[in-house]
Amino acid sequence: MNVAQLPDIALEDMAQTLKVIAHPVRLEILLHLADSTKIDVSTLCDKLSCGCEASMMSHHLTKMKAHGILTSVKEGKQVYYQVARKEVLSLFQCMLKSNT
Amino acid sequence: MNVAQLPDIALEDMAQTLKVIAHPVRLEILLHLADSTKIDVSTLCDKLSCGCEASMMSHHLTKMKAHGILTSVKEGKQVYYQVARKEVLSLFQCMLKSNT
DNA sequence: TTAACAATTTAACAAATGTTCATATATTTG
DNA sequence: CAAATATATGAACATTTGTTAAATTGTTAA
Repeated sequence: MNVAQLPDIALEDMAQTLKVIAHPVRLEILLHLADSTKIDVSTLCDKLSCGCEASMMSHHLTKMKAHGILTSVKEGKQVYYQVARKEVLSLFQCMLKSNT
Repeated sequence: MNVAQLPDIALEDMAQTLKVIAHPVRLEILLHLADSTKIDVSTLCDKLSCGCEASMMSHHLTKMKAHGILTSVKEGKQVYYQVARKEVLSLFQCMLKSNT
């Protein structure tokens, strides 16, 4: 790997993105969103093993949306979230390798 | 990409690692360490564009060392740092793709 | 060997950010 | 409209960040 020759990266932006993702609950959210094209807040609460309250789930989702990682669509009572930057999911592959 | 079929990942660990890396100065440190096999604190301060004081640099290096991302060797007056988990460097490739 | 210097680390603190729990604001349905 | 449900917001608490100053460790030379 020759990281030296990578073009200029906006380190600030990269750090910001990583920071937003660097939380166990938010990682789990991303993992679930990787499959289902979209999912609403309550369903996420039920499906995730983190035992997250809806209020906290909303916080996490809002944060990721604010950073352009997720988008949301309102349909009836629910707000459905989905991954906007699919590429960030490749981080799981990366990290998987680096943890073995 | 089928993230769903990834084996169980320790999300806590992954989040922890990402969190430690998710800082512009620490990213720049990793980029520099990617090339040079080892480098000492003062030299890092000189070479990085972040204008970091030695004390702050030491903080960042210590933090990454504490999480096993770096190792250090003392030689005379200087302490040389190098990357212990080379795989984390692949994050740059990942993020590069996701930022274009 | 001790004094003076140089490189790095630690300590102490204020400011900024992040996390979490409790509460409030919609929105839908009867 | 009122009750029930879904989501968002607010505010307390915890963590992180960056600064300055002091302490530690190693080197050199009188």
